[in-house]
Amino acid sequence: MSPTRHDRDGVVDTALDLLDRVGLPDLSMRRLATELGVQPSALYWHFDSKQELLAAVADRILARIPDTLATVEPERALAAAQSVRDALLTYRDGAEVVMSTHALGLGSGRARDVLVTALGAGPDAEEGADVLLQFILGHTLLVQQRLHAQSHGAAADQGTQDPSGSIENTFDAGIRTFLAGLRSPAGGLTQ
Amino acid sequence: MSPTRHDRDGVVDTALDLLDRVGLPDLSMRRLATELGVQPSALYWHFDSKQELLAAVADRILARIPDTLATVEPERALAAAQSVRDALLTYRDGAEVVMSTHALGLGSGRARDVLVTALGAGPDAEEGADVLLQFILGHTLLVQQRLHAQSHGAAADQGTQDPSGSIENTFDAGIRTFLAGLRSPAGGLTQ
DNA sequence: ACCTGAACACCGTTCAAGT
DNA sequence: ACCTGAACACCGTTCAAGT
Repeated sequence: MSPTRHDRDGVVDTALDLLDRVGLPDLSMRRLATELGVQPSALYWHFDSKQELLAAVADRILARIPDTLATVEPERALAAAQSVRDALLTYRDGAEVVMSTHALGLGSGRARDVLVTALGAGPDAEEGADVLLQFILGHTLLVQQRLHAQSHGAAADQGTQDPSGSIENTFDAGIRTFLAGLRSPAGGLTQ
Repeated sequence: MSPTRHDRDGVVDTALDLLDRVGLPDLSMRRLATELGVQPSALYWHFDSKQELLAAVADRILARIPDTLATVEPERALAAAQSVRDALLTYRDGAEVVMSTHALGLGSGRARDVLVTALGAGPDAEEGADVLLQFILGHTLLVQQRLHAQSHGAAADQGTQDPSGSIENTFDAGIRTFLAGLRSPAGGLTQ
């Protein structure tokens, strides 16, 4: 009757669950180890570093993006952007985990791939996907950090311009405006 | 002959300098204290928390944005976006410091103010500034974390799609495309 | 007004050794 | 194949006390 033993996937399962319950700042290797009933050093048999663990977590978050979008243009690009954002919003601090993983060139790159596909085969697709992803990550990061601030007793709440979570409403408008610019005569990325 | 004594501004001076030399992950209260020739606890006479210190650092970074832009539309909005990005790029990890400060509703909000002004007095100005700021922060965060990865011996460099720093090139194109969408018949934020 | 000294409750990571 | 035990070099923050 050996005590708790785990594989990579099992560790990531628990990491995702812990992330959602306590947030990224409290997702430490030591706390994760405690959650698994194991010594902290045991985690380094499964992963070379915390960063590598977080990359695996990021991939799981992005795995929630559906890979086929039934919609046709021009709504397909918006639907793709929304599906990426929705995946990030599914777990607490999901945007931050995915952003740092993406920046380091780790992880699957699934978010970008879905956006490239949704934008079609045009020459602007790659660059357009990069721009969209930068906006999606920036937007969602702000939304999720705002959530984190509200729960920890928001100090100076006057800086937050308008009532209710109206930042969320800027998402569709932002994506739509960018897409309109892509198609406008004065617009396009490679002019 | 009393040993080193400081005021708030002097501490922020050193914090900015240290940030630029070692990056945000290594900007600890303890290291900053050592740099100042002082005990860590001394910093808590000047600031209630590390977060408050970082808010003061963020304000100094944003103070580099010129408050009057001589340019007229339609180039004024682009110039404003560039001036915000340039301020963030002036210090290592500037985008991350400003993003977390902005998300918590701390700091001056100067970046957003400049963008609102540059977009004119229209009803879309506030919402447009929010969208622009989300893109600018997302873009610059990615650029700066990429820089940080390169210096620390980039592990999996295949994930980084194209050679040279071509992400930087997406900035102007992204801003221009969004602005074109704002003015296009199919575009505008409040449709 | 500004700082020290000591403590509390934490971090990520390494490495020999165990089963 | 997977984990323990112990150590190393760190964190942010508090609080009584000093000058």
